Amino acid sequence: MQPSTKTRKEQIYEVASELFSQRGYHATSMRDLAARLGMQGGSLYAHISGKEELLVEIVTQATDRFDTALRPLRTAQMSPQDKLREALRVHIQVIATHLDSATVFFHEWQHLGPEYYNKVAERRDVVESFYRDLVREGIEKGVFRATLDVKIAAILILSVANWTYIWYREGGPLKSDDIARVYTDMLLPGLLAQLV
Amino acid sequence: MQPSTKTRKEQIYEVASELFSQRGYHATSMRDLAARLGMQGGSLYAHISGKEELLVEIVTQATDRFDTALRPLRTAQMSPQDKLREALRVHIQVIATHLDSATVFFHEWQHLGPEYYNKVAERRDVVESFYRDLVREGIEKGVFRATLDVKIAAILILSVANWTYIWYREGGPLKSDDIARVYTDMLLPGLLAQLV
DNA sequence: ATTTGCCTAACGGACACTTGTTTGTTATTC
DNA sequence: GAATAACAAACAAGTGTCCGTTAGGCAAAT
Repeated sequence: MQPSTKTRKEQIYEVASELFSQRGYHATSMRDLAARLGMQGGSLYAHISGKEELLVEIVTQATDRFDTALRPLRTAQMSPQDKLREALRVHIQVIATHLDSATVFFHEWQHLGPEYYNKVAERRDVVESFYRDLVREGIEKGVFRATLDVKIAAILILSVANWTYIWYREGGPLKSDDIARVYTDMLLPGLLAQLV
Repeated sequence: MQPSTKTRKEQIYEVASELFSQRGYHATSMRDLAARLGMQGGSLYAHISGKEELLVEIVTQATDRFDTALRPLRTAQMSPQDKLREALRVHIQVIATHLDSATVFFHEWQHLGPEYYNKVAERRDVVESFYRDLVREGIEKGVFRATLDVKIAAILILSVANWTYIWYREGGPLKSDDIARVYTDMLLPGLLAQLV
């Protein structure tokens, strides 16, 4: 019988992620967090070094997930349209399955101290450049329109994927795979080169 | 000679909007705000009733702007595609010209107390329903695809428009009108009914 | 089986500081 | 002089963190 119980530290990150997402980082006190875990505020320090550690970790996990999901696609042998479909699918899935930490990431990363701010800014660039490269590749292969503004097209795709954190809720009519499919079907006509 | 100086209250809202946008509502103290205005923290209360008033006002102004911009388009006699183009243009323009309050709105509205939360939630629904109606109208007129999922199409459009607050910066290469045009050109092929 | 010792986690309280707000006083403007 | 805006100080409550104490779990020894 494998123990399925999370470590205390894992519990702390999870509940912190939830509270930070709902209330905001600064509006969540360590006493609130501890109470939600059934302990006193000072006890958290047996497991973590401080409040900022929580934010750093949550944001880092979020960016790791995006990176992990998209990275394999960089070198995948796929058509640009299939790659777009798959990228949207995994991207939206990351958000859907970790809504709290995605929300914390989108709202709070800029509030990190200088050291972490720069690291996270770099990782955001990596995701953005993934989509730019995807669009660029599509153009070079003659699949996407040569007239596309690579940066704007990438931003448009990223907008659609990221805004999911605002409206998606588990239990709704659409699964993340479905959303990605519908989105891809709507975006592709505006990306694909004319077949005249 | 007309006085061009803003009232103290207007200054307070403006600086609050800026600081709340940069740091977050809860991470901005009234003393910080006052210092930025060249006065002491307690002096703010000669002009406003309290901190929440600031947030309420900033968020309310933001939603008012979206409403004011989009409302005339509800009854405008335009083709669906032109209406989409114009809606995106004014929507993005609101964000571009009031980046701080748009950011505060998107990040902080959920932190309002119950009374205002519900009011703002309603106003968000109004904007969302504007885009749903636009898509529905396009379908009914046979201009947009009958197979479109009205809700998802509306959300997709809204994603694109709203995410502008993340990446748009004044002084960049693209004006909000240009962005709207490029976006519309990219979105329309995925919306328009086939012309076979 | 019981006892002992060690370690870790949590308690309970405290510290130094911050926060939103209030209030009496002072300064400025009309 | 009156009204308003700003100052300066204070209040009560809250905040992140620290720290001595207690409690519980576990392993080893008897």
